[in-house]
Amino acid sequence: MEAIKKDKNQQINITLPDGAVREYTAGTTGMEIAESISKSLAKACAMIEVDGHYRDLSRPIEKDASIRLIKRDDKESLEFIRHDCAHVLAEAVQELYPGTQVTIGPNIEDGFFYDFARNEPFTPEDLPKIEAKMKEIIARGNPFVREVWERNDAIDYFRNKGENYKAEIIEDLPEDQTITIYRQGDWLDLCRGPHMPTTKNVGTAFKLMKVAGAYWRGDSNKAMLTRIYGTAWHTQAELDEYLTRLEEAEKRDHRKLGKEMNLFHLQEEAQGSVFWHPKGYTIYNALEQYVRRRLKDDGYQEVRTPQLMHSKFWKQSGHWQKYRGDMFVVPDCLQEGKDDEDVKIEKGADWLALKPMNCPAHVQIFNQGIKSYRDLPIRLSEFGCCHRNEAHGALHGLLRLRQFVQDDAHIFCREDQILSESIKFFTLVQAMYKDLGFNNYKITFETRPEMRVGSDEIWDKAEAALENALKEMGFEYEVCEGDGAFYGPKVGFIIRDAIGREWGCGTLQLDFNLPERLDANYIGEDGNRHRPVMLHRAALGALERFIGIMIENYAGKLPHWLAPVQCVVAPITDEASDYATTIMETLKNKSLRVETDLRNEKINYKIREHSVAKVPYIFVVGKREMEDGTIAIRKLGSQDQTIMSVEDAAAMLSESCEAPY
RNA sequence: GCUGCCGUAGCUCAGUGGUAGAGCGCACCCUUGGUAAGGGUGAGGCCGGGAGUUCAAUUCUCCUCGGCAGCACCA
Repeated sequence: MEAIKKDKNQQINITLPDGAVREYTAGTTGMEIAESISKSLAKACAMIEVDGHYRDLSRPIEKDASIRLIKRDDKESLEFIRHDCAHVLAEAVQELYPGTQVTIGPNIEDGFFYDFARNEPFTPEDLPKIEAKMKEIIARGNPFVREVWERNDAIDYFRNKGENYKAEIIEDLPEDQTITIYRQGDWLDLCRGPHMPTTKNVGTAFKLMKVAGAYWRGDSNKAMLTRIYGTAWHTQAELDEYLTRLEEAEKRDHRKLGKEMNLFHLQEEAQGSVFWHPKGYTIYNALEQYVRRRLKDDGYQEVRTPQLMHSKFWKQSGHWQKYRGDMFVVPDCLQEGKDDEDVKIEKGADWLALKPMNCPAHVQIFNQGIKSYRDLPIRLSEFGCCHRNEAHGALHGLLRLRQFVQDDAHIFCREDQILSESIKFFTLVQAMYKDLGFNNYKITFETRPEMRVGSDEIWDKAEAALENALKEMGFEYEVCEGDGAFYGPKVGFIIRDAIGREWGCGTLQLDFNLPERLDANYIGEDGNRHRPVMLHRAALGALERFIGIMIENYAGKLPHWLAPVQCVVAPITDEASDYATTIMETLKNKSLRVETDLRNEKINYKIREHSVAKVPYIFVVGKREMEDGTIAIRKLGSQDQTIMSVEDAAAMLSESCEAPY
């Protein structure tokens, strides 16, 4: 136990945020300071910041310090509310389910979780019971009491209690680490703290969200624990807002919208591969053609390389050794037999693999003929279909597939061109994201990992060139030390969508490894052979994935140039059907995607249906329009109607549906 | 791949130890209606697959496949 002694003779100076300095006896607690200022402040206080560090209000302050009192209502106390809530959750679980071991319970975005070890996992039905118990514990309002324990005492205590995970955590803590325990009533937990004064401060604006499995220490070879996710907020209003946000996100789910809008489907016979329906494939094509225009104008040459290649090729590239298990491999022989069991594969048959990526094939194209330094940079792009045998549990709609197409390209250049090529690519990505409506993205710079190829000298140069390019662009970026690929440093573009979720999309990766392995070279100015540097790059990543993100970002209301149907011409009575058809033909001749709706339905019905289908424009025509040669235009999301001549309407629609590039 | 939950009509979902229901959609008929659902009639299901318990299984049990959530993975 930490001795708390107040030395009556020693005074300390406490500086408040406004600069005022007050004198207190050494050993005065944060709470006592708050009380000395005002009773109501003390009541509202949740935490104290002492010289820039959060501390429990109950801890004595021994020397001069600058402090700041933090109220429960302050924004920054949310993290304490959540963490305290996790402790309450753990206590509730152990009260209700004796024998359950506690492990860890950190905060995460929008909430917290706690991992438990229990023979029988929790089910969603357990959550209301646990919540009720939590409310009880919060109502008890037991103070959080901090205690400092001897390391071995702590290990013994938890071991004896059967809390083997906690004991293991303490054993793994550095020798000089102070072991602190937080007690709330009869229950206690190992915790670094700090905590708010009592469990009552957690409040009631919390909710347990879901249960799930999670590996101990995030290691799939270790035991699977059961994790309970929860969320907690300052007020019920904030909690409600959060829950509404989740509902909104659910409505935007691209799998749901994809079905509703008849864009694509997935089925079990082709797990992880998309069946694009006509409407969905219209989006896909429009996007691909946009990228194609962009790349062509940026000096890329499009190529197409084989789908199936021999294993020796993948062995040479190094993929076989590293990714054999994740590749789709087929024997290169005629297979005897009709049923699965009968199929005989010729012994010693060669193996072919479906390509998991395009890069080694691009090196083959580069390697044809002799390249001069004057030929560089060479930029080869390919909308190549790649297959990766992703784990079943990883598959997720369009966002994680086994078969996908990236807007992939590889740039072969000299070392002295890395900077300019990087800048060129960054400029392109920036322009493309702007075109596609993503103005909110973050950039990561990932540096050399421990396991890597290439000399430190090359890494120094490569990292410097990439980072310089980022700086020249004026980008703000987050440095992720050691996260780079084994073959070179990486830059990642992570898009933030309309509801704040993040998706890794674009990437630029320097590669010193593959040109070496596949013996790519060019003749330099000096007449000698040199290794080109290879830049792997994608702006959107997998097109399928990007479309999924766009659907969610736009909640299905895609930019007009991508909308599968840009306009529906809907007659009010069948008297106007011919007129509607004529208009459709006129618009189709302008390469617009237009349909008519000649069904025997009321105009209300048609409006509703096409609005729900998120068609950007409905051109309504009745007797009046037919006589005047006009159209009544209704734009998606608006109740108004605008009357225009057919000519003006066609011009308006053309302009509105024009691609950004 | 791991843990948990789920699998009933084209879609969304209800339901029962005695072989099944709703709404939407679809087909046909009536209706020709001016900006977010007009009315009627009808068709449509091996209750994911296999095995077991039972006189009887869509319902209970086990296995398997698939979906979902999370974890792990993501060249």
